[in-house]
Amino acid sequence: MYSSELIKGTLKTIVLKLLSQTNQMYGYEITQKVKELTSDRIQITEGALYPTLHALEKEGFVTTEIVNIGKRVRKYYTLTPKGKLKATEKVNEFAEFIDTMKFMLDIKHQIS
Amino acid sequence: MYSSELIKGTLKTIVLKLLSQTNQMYGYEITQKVKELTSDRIQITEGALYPTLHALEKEGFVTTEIVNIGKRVRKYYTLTPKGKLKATEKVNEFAEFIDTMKFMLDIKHQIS
DNA sequence: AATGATACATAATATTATTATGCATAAGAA
DNA sequence: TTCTTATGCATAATAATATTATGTATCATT
Repeated sequence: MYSSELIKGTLKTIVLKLLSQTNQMYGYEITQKVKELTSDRIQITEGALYPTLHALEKEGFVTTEIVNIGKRVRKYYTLTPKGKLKATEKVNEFAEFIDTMKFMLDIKHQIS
Repeated sequence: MYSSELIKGTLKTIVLKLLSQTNQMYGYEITQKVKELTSDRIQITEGALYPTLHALEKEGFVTTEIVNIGKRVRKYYTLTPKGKLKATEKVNEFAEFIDTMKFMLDIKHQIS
């Protein structure tokens, strides 16, 4: 697990990117996907995720659809066209940020 | 300029790394060095920097020395041995975090 | 004389996360 | 069958960390 402050500010980027890859996801699914993709190194807490999803909806980056699974409820999130643009934007910005930080922190290149 | 939320959580790492490279720096010098190293892409605000420096001192990662330059005052910060370890730790952690994020966000390798 | 740069610092506010709590269904273990 | 864990949503209290604004003061340049 990374010290929590590193993850700060990247949550929106992560969520937007995942949605852009999978078309449609629900909150809990996002937390599990991030756990899986990062081998448990990044854990998204619900208290951070749900407010973020609500904010993305309010900003018009996602639309929601509520689906009943048996007696349980899932809220699916789908990117809007505006949200797709935003996803690309945020990922590109983060990629540049990484390069800047690697330079400043003198982090050497690794094959990846 | 990067959207501010990206920088969040990296300030301590940046400061510790710069101090580990330069032995001794004062606050204003740090802001200028970061501006210079990042070609103005990262701007450290004083309201963020000074509390961080004070925190580092409180935690025993830096010691301070006040130097008079004419009638003006500079407060120089120097890493303690504990601070040097911490600097390495933080940079390594950030490097790993970058790799994890690159994988998750599907950011392709660039020569750097 | 005024402006911008240098140099420190803190207070008010905003943002974003953690932690705790709450509700409810479903599945599996004891 | 009862208890625990997992699934699934959500919000409130709190904490951490940053922005923005303000304050003080010196020094150099226009």
